[in-house]
Amino acid sequence: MSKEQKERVELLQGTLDMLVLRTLVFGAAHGHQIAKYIQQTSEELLQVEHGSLYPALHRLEKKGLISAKWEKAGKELKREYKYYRLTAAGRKKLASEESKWRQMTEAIARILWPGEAES
Amino acid sequence: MSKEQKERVELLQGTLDMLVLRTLVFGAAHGHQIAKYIQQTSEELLQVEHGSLYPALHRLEKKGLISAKWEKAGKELKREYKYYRLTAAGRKKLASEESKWRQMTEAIARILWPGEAES
DNA sequence: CATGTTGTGTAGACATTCTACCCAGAGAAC
DNA sequence: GTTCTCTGGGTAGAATGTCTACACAACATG
Repeated sequence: MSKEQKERVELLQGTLDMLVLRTLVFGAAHGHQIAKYIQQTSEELLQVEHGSLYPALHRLEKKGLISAKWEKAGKELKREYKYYRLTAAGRKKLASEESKWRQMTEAIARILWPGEAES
Repeated sequence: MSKEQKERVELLQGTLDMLVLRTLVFGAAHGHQIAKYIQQTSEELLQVEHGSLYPALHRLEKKGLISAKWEKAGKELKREYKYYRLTAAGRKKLASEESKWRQMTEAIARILWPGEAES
């Protein structure tokens, strides 16, 4: 009982952009790589659907937070992938999103678990 | 620099129901009391708008997670307020939401701050 | 009795995620 | 050299839940 089962969980609205930006801190990546990274790093808890990912990437690009470029890659440069990179604005945005996230989750934690001391 | 300003923040979608349920653990309350409690406990970071709160309460009631009853209260029982209470199902739901929230935020934390050890 | 405050409510805009499709390129199978 | 599968990128439309902006009734105060 009380299995604490690790099922997939729907993404909280607004978190995807932040996760994408964070993933790109390590360098350029294309869509599939970003999705895979998020899934693996979250230990398969967070699933990033195509239907959420690509609109998010286009959103972020339009806002100037990331830049996109088709580039050949793979062995012998056989195929083109759309690589995304953080812009300076994206880096700034990420920092503020992270800070907001921290505040937000701490505020919610105060409500959920009023007794617990902050670490 | 890096002001860490405490501005109001929009609620993350899906969190309001959980916060309402948690508030009712202390006993019955009406809408305004719930909103006030959340705002105060979050140190004014989380604002609960009427337009979000009442639909949320109706949602929760329809799902059988809370029950509603108009009751007279105040000095000399002058006025009726709509008091909400947790149901057994609501308590169960709250527990599972809390556990899901913990998993979720830990998963996101792993992505945002990969280096940090879990406390 | 006019006005302000409190408490409850709805309507419609908006943002973001989801499911469910579609398509193109590359490699393997046949 | 077609066909099949896998990978990578994409869109359309539904669902969800928040927001802003109204509306209104009960009560208190002047």
